[in-house]
Amino acid sequence: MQQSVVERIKTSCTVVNVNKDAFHFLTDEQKELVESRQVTVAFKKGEIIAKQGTFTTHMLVLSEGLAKVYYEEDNKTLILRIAAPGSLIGLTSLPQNNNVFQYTASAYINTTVKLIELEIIKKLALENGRFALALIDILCEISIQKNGRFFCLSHRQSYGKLADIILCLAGNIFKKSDFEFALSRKELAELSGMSTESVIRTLKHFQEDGLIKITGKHFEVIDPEGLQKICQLG
Amino acid sequence: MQQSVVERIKTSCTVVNVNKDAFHFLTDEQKELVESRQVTVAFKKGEIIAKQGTFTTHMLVLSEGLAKVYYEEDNKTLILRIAAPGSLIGLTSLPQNNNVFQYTASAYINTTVKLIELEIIKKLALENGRFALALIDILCEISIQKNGRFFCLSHRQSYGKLADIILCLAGNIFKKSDFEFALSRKELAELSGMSTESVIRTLKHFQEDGLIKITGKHFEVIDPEGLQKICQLG
DNA sequence: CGCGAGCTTGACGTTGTTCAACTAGAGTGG
DNA sequence: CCACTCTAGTTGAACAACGTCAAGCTCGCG
Repeated sequence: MQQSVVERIKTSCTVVNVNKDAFHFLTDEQKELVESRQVTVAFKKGEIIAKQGTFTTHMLVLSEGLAKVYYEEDNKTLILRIAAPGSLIGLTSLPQNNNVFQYTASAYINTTVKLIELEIIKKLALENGRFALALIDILCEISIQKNGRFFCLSHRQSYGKLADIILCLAGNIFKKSDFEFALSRKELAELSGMSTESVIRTLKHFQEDGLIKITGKHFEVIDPEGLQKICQLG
Repeated sequence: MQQSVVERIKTSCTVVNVNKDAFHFLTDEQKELVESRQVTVAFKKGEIIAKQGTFTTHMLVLSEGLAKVYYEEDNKTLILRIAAPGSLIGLTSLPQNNNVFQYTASAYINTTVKLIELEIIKKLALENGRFALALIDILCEISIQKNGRFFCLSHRQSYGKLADIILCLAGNIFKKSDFEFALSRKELAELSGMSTESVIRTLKHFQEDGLIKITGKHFEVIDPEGLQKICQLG
């Protein structure tokens, strides 16, 4: 299948992690163990799925929806990534000594997650080397993506940051150059690490330059290459 | 042993990763395999140990010295962490599809590293679940620390960032409140994501407020609690 | 003694945040 | 069906934080 332009453009600031399916490496018996013990929970838009600092015995797999994964400190928040279907949340609570959520996750839209006991994950990783390696792969992937996002937020200025986020949303999350926009300006601001007002001004500027088009809740990327150029410059 | 004040203070921006020793979980036979195949290389101050983007078949274990691990893009750099003895460098190159260094590492001071084939690591992770889990632990640890550093650099302002870095150097790297300072102002600036001039001005300010004392190359943290208060505020 | 790298200082400009006011649209209740 | 309110979005002006630039300084070393 032909990929669209927005899907081919590489954004450094990518915010969603395309997790490979680690469970694929389990034997039928092991899969059954996971399935027999897992619980599915549905969350409404805005609800908190996992709260940083709370004890946990489970890890989450996002099966439907979209969640915001963020770090909190001193009443400020930093969005770490957007979890899309297939994303694991709470893998970092696996080590013995920190069975505490290391970040908060909340639902951007209605989402459902499956809860799997960390002990089971640990047991399976011990038994099944391929599964363990797949988890390692996922962690590496997240780490690499985080470096890119980290770089983007700390070294680019507002135009570049916002352009990058827009490309990422179009390319990695909605996978279309035009889409109904679920996020508020405030959430977009949080995501790109700038103030709401700056986001608005910058979006306006992008529109005047014919890079994007916003009509009500409809969002359209018109010139992805132009946006990418802005990323690299600023 | 009693920990000093600087060692007890928690910095969010911690920049060094205290890796547990994953190799400890190997059987004698497996240890022997690693040791028989590993190569030790010494690097001089300033030399590049691993270059982002180059193909690699090996992972590195830093055995002596101190290295700067950083991400490069568009001629700008972002320091990800400081690797101290015991740190693994290049674990993120383990997944099949990216056998490329994901970041650059260079020696702050003379340092020696051991090279271990990624294939051997992979083989051992497959065979030995405890080893695989230990690698997972390390990756989680790095991830958690990176969140803290990410937050610090993007949400604090200059005083807070620099205060945090100073506490981290004292507490995690030199493990003393006074030490001979190996880094130049420029390197300190890179580390805290600010300009050299701002670092100088801020250091001066800290001195005037009696928080630190700098005499030539000698660096002393006088009021760690004061520095920590600055982190939290700004 | 003189050179150069790293360090320091001051002046200035840019960027982006903050604050305050205003607008538009959606939902609510009389 | 119309005020009424509430939230999200928008705009402008003032301000603060930092980076940049340019110049001068210091110290180690040939």
